Order: sequence, then structure tokens, then C-alpha cells
Amino acid sequence: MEYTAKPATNDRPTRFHVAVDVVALTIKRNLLQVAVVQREGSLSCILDRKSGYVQEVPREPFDYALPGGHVKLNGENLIQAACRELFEETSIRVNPEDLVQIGAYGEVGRDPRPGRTVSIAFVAFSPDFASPFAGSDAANAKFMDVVEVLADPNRLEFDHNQIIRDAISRVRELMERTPIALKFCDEEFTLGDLRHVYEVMFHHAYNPDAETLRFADRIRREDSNSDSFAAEQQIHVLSKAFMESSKNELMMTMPMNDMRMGLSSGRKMTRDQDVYSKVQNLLAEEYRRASRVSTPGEKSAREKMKLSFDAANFARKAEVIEGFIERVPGKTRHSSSGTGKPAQVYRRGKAEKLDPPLIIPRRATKPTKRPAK
Amino acid sequence: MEYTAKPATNDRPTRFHVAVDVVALTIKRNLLQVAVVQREGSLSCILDRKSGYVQEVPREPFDYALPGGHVKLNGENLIQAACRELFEETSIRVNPEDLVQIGAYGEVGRDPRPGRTVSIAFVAFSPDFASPFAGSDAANAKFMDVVEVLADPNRLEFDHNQIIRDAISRVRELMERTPIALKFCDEEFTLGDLRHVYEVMFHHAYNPDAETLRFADRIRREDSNSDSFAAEQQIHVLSKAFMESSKNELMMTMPMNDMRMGLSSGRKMTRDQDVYSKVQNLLAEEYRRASRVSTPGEKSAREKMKLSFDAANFARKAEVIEGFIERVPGKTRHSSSGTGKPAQVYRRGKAEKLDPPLIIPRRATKPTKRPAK
DNA sequence: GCAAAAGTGTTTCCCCTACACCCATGG
DNA sequence: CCATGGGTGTAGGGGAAACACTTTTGC
Repeated sequence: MEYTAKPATNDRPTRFHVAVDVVALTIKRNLLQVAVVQREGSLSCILDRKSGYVQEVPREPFDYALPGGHVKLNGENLIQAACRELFEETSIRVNPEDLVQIGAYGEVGRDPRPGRTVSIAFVAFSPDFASPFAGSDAANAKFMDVVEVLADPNRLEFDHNQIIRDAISRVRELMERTPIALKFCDEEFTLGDLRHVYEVMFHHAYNPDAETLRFADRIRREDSNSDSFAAEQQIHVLSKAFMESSKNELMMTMPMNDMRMGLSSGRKMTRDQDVYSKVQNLLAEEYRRASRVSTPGEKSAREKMKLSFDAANFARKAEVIEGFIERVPGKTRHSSSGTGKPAQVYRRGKAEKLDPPLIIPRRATKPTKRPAK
Repeated sequence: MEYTAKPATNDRPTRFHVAVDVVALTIKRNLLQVAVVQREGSLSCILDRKSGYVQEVPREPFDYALPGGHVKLNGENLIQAACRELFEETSIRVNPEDLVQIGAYGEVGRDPRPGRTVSIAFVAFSPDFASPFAGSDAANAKFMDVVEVLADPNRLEFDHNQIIRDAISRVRELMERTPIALKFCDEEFTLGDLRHVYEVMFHHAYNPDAETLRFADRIRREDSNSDSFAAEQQIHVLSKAFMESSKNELMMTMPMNDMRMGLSSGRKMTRDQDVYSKVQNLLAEEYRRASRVSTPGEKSAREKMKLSFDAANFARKAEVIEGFIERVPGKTRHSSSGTGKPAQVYRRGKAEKLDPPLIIPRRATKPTKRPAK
């Protein structure tokens, strides 16, 4: 993704534009969703995979962008600008405290339009944003599943693809060390609600890692009956993609390192992007299958997607963290599925920091059962 | 220190300036050091603790700033700008890969000069920067101990105080999950060198936490003989400061939340800042004592400061991480102190990510020895 | 009754810490 | 020799995962 000088334009940027972009996340139906908009106009700013440049191309119906826009010069902090833009474009209201900065994105050429734009990205949280998007400006806004947005044939403008991945990675880190997960919950919540937030946010679909490698193995087995050479070829490419995306996961731990992009040649980047999107599409397909409403007797979506942690141990982990959550004495609530024992209701504690942190193991649990002692 | 409140400026900002600031870290004599410069001109931009605003005041000899400056409009990415500015102002050369973005700082009023400046902060690493600062522009640049820079009577301009703390916090996180610590080491290094990097970077002087509370306790004991009421009062204030700074530590995990400043009243800000600087001065004093050259027979600085991890276990931890470090077969090197067994020499491995992560326990090891089984 | 989810209890075992010990060097 | 730091071995305890089991609801 090197955005070197765009060949066509003779006009060099005369001034800086400072913008904000907002990754508004919510959880619906066991899925992580992000708010996207369709900008006005007949052109989209899309990364051309052949050339490696972001270019203005005719707008397709599947082009999306993150809500965002220019910061006002006077009397408006970055976070305030993010709140305002989010509301203007999606009619979603969030408090400034619910926004966390991801980082600054400022490569030359990340925006092909006149001038030079540096964008500061934020993440917003809410248990359930108002869905209707009644606002007139928000007519083109909607929530989409993250895996779908990242998969073909959808396209995200600018470097918003990267911003979303950075955002998820950042949120994960924060969820282990701060009570940020509670922003996804209502004021009163059950341990199941809380666990659910962690389960979705840490799902391997957003974290192509060791877990995903096993997924690749499954594909390999399924394909082993058909054209084996082509399948092997395909898997090889996929494996490489997994490794690459795993590296991306690392890169996500730091806000976008502009230079890193500059270092990889356009050609290489292009290829990686292509494999990545293949992987993304496989994940999306998996997701679509799993999230289909289960017929009775069939395993639930959560189970099919291996989405659940051990409830008992998670509860113990969470409760031992001082000031994280506190019981509302005597108050219980039914789980969302309707059935099951009513659960204890909790409130947010006073701690601003999880000590000890609530670490979610990233590695697949080792298959080493007991090697004959 | 009495500053006249900044007169209400009638000139509102007409344009955005985009700047970069660089936190250039190195380790010298067991101490973490940061490159600072003294800007030209007769005015410094200092946070006035009474009003809570950054104001231009007459320059004092102890005023410092981070190296940094404006990003060029054309053909210069943010990281490139950071490299350039760092070199221009301090004659330090770093590779773009050695820079990591911390975040964007863009509050209204963070720079009292005309226009509105949004600054992107980066961290730079090197095992040993060229000290001389021969460059003409770099005459006013030098490395200073981090604790000293943050302590009175030194002053840092703008919000650079916060940026340094953010930087350290970010570096810590990265050191646990990425091989970034190796950037502080030479190409060939020993496990002792590597451990040293972790020891310094995770020293409690930069992390006023549980560890620091014990430090406060010691002060309490030492002062118990003198005016006890005043001492208790003082300790109470200090404890509060520790808690506050501990909260800051959390806040540091996310890039500066612009709103946070806006939310806390000027008054509160002022008080917290004052206690913090007291604590900072105590830490600095401790540091000065400990880093004095030990007379023979006296404990070494490292030991006095309880700086050392368990070497054996650290080595095992590091070696088990796949692709982190790899031995240079048969090659050994003497430790820097001259004495002791020559150590195995290592090189950087291929991994971009530490899996499993090299977690440094933040909590004080529990005093629970063995409670009589 | 049965499925589903919340809790509680318990066992096992891994990993991490701490410590003891030996090795190799310079002075 | 001794002080110093590198490196290996090992016992023990804390804690997390895994699992069994009870409880309470809706259907």
C-alpha cells in the first residue's frame, strides 16, 4: 500500500486538512458490526490493487467509508469533532468518553483529492446504537458485519480497511487491561452479557492467527477429494496469507506505521491484498453459514462458531478483579435466550484499570493432552 | 510562579499546522534518557498550573521541548518528517523502522501560537545515539534522564510531559508482545543486555504503581520521627498522587484523550499536577542517590534500585519464544562490567511478534511466603 | 421432562518463582 | 582466591483449565 505520488495530478497540495474517522462498533446477533456510510458523489477513493495507489474511480454500489470529516478550526477538540461527525453522518450519539483514539493516518497519497489530509481515527462503543438512522444526512448509513465489510465485493475507501483492523486490535488490548468492555454493556448487566462481549471481540474471525490455521487445515481436508494439485496450490497461498495477516495483527498493535507501507513494494502489497481478501471471503462465508438461524436441534450459532468461553472460569476471573464489577444485591435477570436460570445482575465498579488484567489466551490450547508420563 | 493570564486573543486560527514530535529514547548508565532541545526565542510555551492553559512565558534556562516540527506538505510521510526533524534538531539519525507512532495530540489551546497545531508523536529507539550532537542546529540538544526532565525545576513545553509518559507506556506494551526491545540492543547482544533493557524500561520510577506505594511507605517510616501530623498530611497527599498517577498509567494506554483535559476543571488539573511533580521529584532524588557511583564494597546501582530481574528465569522466558532471539553458535562476549563468565551471543530472530508474549509482572510479588502448611 | 444457562465445587496439572549450585572470567 | 555475572537444575506453590454437578427457569 504505497501511495506514491499520483501520476496524473499536477496540482500539489497547498494546505493540510485535518480530519477524523470513527470506527463505531456494536454487537448484534453475536456479530461485531461497524457503522459505514456511502459518501455522496459519483467517485470513490479506492486503493487500486494493480498500481498500489488510492485513486478516484466510478462509485460502485458496494463502496463504503467510515463516518468522518474535517475538524473545525476553532474551539473543537479532536474527540469533539469525532462525536459531531459521527452524529452528522449516522445520527449516532455517543459521549466523548466512549471514544478512544486509534492513531493518526497521514501518508502522502492516502487521499487523492486536492490538498493533503491527515486523519485521526477513533473507536466508539455502544451496546446498541439507535438503528433507524432517521437523520436526513444519515440516510446512507448503516451497520454492517465487520467480516462482510472487509470481504469482496465490498470495498472500503481510503485506508479505512486498515483503520478498522487497527481499531479491533486496539480494543482487544484495552479490553484486557481496562473496563472498556462495559461500554458495550448496559448499565446493569449479567456476567453472561459481559462474557459475550469478550467472546465476540476476541473471535478468531477478527484475528487470523493460530486458530485460523486450523481453519485452513479444514479447508485442506475438504478440498482433498477434488483437484488435489490445485487445492494444494490454493492452500499454500492461503497459508501464506494467514502468516501475512498474522503479521498484520502485529502491525496493528502499533498505530499505522506510515513508513512500513512505504517499504513494501507496490507489487508485493498487491498480491498480499488479494490473498487476504480471499481469506476474508472464506471467513465471511463461514460466518454466514454459522449465523443462519439454527433449526431446532441444530447447534446454536455460538456453538457452531466455537464462540463460547468456559462460563464458570470466566466469571471467576472477572469477579476477582478488584473494582471491575460489583453485584447489585438480590437483583437477577433472565438471559436473552429466555431460558436458563436467571443471572445475577452487576454494575460497573470504580476501577479504571483491571488489576490483574483479564487476559484472553490468544494461542490455541495446545493439543498436547498427556504424552505418556 | 505567577503568570499573567493569557489575554483573550482576537486572532482565531486560520489554518491547521501538522507537526511531529519525537521521543528519542536511549539507555545510558542504567538510566532511561530522552533527547530534548531548547528552542530558540525568548518565550516558552508552558502549561500554567493555575489556569490550566498553555501560555507563552519568558524562557527559563530549564525549559525543554521534544525535537519536532512541521511536516512538509509534499512527498513526506509522517514518519519521514519525524526522522528529518529529529536529525535537524539533534543530529540523531534513525531509520524509519525504528520509529513507532504514539498518537495524535490536537487539543485546542495546546499551542498558544497563531494557527492551530495538531502534532503526531513518535518514539525512536537506539542502543546508543551519537552523543556529540555536532550539528549546528543541534547545539541546544542533549540527552537527559527521563526522571530529571519530568521533575522540577525543569519544565517541558506544550504537552510534551504527557507525550513522554504516553511513549513509555506504549513502549512497555510493545516490549511484551514484539521484539522491539532489540532495537535498544546492538546487532549482537547477550541475554544480559536484553534483560537490562527490560529492567530499565519497566523500572517502577516510570511506573508509579504498587511498587511505588511501598516507596511511599518508606518515606512514611523515615518521616515518622519528625512532625508526625505534617508528615501524615504529606503522605496522604502523596498517596493520592500515586493513585492519580496510577490512573494516568491507565490513561496512557490510550493515546491522549483530548476531552479528558477539557472535562477536568482547571482547578483540579492544577492540584494533580502539583502533587505529581512532588512525587516526580522524590523519584528523581531516589534516582540520583542510586545512580551515584558506588564506592567499592557498596551495592551496585542496579542492586540499590532493585533493578534486576531473576536472570535465570528471564533467560528461559526469552529463549522459549519462537523466533525472538537465536544463538550465534560458539560466540561469547564478556559482560560490560568486565568480570564474570562470558555470555552467549545472540542475534535477532525472524519473529515479528512474541508468542508467547514476554509478560513483565506489574504487581509487586506478593509477600505470601509460606503460611505454614 | 428437557434444554439451556447460571453458578459451585473439585481435581489436575502446568508454569512460574525462587533458590541452590556450578562455571568461567578478571583482578 | 574471591567477587561477579552466566548458565543449569529443581522443588514447591499458585492458579487456571477442565469437568462434574446442582439450580432455576421456559417450553
